[in-house]
Amino acid sequence: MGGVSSLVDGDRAPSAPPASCARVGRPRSESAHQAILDAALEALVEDGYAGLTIEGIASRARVGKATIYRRWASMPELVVEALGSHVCPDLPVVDSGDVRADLQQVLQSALETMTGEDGQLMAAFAAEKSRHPELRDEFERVFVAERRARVRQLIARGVASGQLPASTDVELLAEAGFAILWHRLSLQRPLSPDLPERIVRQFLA
Amino acid sequence: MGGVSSLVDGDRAPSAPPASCARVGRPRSESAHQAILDAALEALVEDGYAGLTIEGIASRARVGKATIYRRWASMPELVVEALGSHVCPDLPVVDSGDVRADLQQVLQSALETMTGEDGQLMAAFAAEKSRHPELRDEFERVFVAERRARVRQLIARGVASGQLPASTDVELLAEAGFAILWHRLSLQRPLSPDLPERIVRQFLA
Amino acid sequence: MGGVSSLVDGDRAPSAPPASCARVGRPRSESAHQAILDAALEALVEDGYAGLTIEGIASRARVGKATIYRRWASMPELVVEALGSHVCPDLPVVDSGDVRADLQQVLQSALETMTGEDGQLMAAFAAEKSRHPELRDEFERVFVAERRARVRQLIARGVASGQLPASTDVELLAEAGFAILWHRLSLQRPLSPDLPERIVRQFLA
Amino acid sequence: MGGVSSLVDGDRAPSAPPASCARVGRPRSESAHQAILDAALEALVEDGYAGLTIEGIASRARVGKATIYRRWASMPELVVEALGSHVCPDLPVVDSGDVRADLQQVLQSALETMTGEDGQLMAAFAAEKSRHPELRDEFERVFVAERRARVRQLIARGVASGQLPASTDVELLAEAGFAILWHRLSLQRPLSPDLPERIVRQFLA
DNA sequence: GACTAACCGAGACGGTACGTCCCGTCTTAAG
DNA sequence: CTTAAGACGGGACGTACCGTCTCGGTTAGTC
Repeated sequence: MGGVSSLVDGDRAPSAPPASCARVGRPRSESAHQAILDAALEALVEDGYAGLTIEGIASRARVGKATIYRRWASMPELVVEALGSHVCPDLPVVDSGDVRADLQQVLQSALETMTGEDGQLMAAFAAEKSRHPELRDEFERVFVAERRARVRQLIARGVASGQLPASTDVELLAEAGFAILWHRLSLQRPLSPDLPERIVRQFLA
Repeated sequence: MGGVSSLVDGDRAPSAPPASCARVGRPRSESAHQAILDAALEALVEDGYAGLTIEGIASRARVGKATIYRRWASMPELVVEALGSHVCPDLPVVDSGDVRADLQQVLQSALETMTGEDGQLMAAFAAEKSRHPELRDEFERVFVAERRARVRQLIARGVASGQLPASTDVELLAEAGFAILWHRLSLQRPLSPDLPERIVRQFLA
Repeated sequence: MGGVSSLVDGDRAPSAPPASCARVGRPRSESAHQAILDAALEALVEDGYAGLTIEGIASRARVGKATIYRRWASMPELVVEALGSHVCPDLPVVDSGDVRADLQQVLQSALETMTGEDGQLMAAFAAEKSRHPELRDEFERVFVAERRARVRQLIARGVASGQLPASTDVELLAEAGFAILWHRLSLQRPLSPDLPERIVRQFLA
Repeated sequence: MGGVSSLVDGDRAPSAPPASCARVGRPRSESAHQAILDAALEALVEDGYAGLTIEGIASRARVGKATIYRRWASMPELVVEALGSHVCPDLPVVDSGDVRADLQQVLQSALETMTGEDGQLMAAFAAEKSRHPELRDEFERVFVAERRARVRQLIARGVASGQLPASTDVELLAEAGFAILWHRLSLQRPLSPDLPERIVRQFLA
């Protein structure tokens, strides 16, 4: 869905200057834009979301404060775009036919993301998302949506192929694995590497 | 001066006015203490954690700032105690013998807490806990620990009584229900009232 | 490159569009030039010198900032020209033969200028002149020089004709009247209309 | 005049905190106060009035900006007090009986002030006073009032003693000398040392 | 008629200072 | 010794202008 047509005019991209059509005046610097996003991500990882300051990001990016305020109305909006620009790690396409093995592999990759470099980012970010709906949505988009869609599909296939019972609550099962990992991450309880295996064994027996 | 005796026991023990040795001088005002905690909770619900300021709480509680700093070393510590003082709703003791019914009831009560008045508090609070370990622990204690312990016990009994297979991963299963509810809350996806039922049906089939 | 010829005469000579050598390209807009000067004077009267901003003048004149910076190197230079373009009120040529009557008339006209519309301008301007020598000189030229020269001449004639004693300190006497008016204006003490008469009576008795 | 009664409660002194009676809270630091005034005078002499910045003064005085804003609502008010705290040079009490000699001496001392260290201060200051009535008044008080009062008295005595004609316009004559000096200073024309003598000779012949 | 060079408006650029708010500490008089 | 009040030095906020720098689009004079 989504539809291509909605993308014909990308004028609503967060950082589009005003809204008009004819562009006049000096165009916004693409390099400054990127430098700001980079600086923001850098600072986010280093100091956490609460440690972010506009002045800090500006000086890190060697940019005037106004250049930031011109583009984003608030810190969360900036962080949203910074995260959006962050390359989402390509997920390995897994479809071996074995639902359990595939799911375990997806969970494994998610767990690696969480314990790896992006984990800090997710944690720093997560702290804020309950406060800012747009942050939550972006978080969803960047870190969650893709994976959940795949898992849901995976499980649906498992049901179709008879590997899982027809009575399976697809949505719930697809959610469970991530929910547990997220629960552990956000309570900072141990994210032991055998979790994916245990999850698969327990819930897809 | 100062006196050694006053150092026998760390004088800054959070909010422990009547320390070991005999105190002299004006005793700390109990009413101020409570007013601060109330003001903090009030502000927490109204503005979220990020909107809290010591000055705001002080003026809300009609108290000097020093009166706060004298008792707590930092905002999180204050919030921890404010939350701690928040009456944790008594959980109905459920042990009907039917594991599935009991678990569903516990989840039901948890869901009600989340969608009810405390939900806001949990959300506001959760946003911060990843940043402050002591907050996380307190959150755990106030909102999670008791319930999880009971659920774990419940499930263990179910395994013992043969209602659940011996191969059950007790810890994981006890965690799953809350994890899903929490996942929904923190991503602000719909916390539909049939979730407890669906969870029990799917995972304790 | 650049061309030596273009440097023969300082290209930045204040507001000298048609410099020495043959110019090519679009000529500077005369209407923009005038709009800027008008806007500057307008703003000067409205907000005082300290309230002037290049951006404000530019937008008032519906002109780009660069169009201003292309012509003047600094705010004072712009103001100097704005004032210069300001029509200096024609002085009535007075030479009735009666030194006292003539001087009184000149002072009267000066006083009227000061209390009238130009007074604001003088005051706004005067505030700055001690800081910017070129402003001071322009002020001198526009508001003072002509009148002082005439008065000096008047008094010299008076001495020559015997109406004033031969021992008269012409320079000092010519200065005194204006000095008193200026003193009053700049201390904002009352500029009462009988001052010229009193001055003449006291100092040209 | 003035009256002692009006000084019973000096609460209106420019930097009096709010307006109430009972003083509570930490009192304002006298040393910070003085450091700010000193820094302001220093900066005023060094950079001129236009070069003053609150941040600059604050850092020069090693003081937080708020400590300045708490005391003065605006830069001019601060400068007014800084100048007020500046020791006004003691005027030599002159009353030899010879009006001309006395006046010349007063003018001489004024001229010395203007050409000396305080001259810079006066000039820097004068530039601003036409814009800010309170500055003007303070300027008047610090640099002008005392001297003018004495001169007026001097001349009045001269009239009484018959040294000056009974028809003398005391106010005007008292004003003339200073007006000329000020005129010269503010137009930055030469303040030659023989001016007092010339003035006395011309106007008190 | 095409080219060229300087102009035009608009507005973004890296900066600096503004005046406000809050931090966590301190210093008072009053209890 | 605590209390309410509030000043302290510090630092970030978001805004307004500074003087400079691109943009796309005129507007002459010269080839």
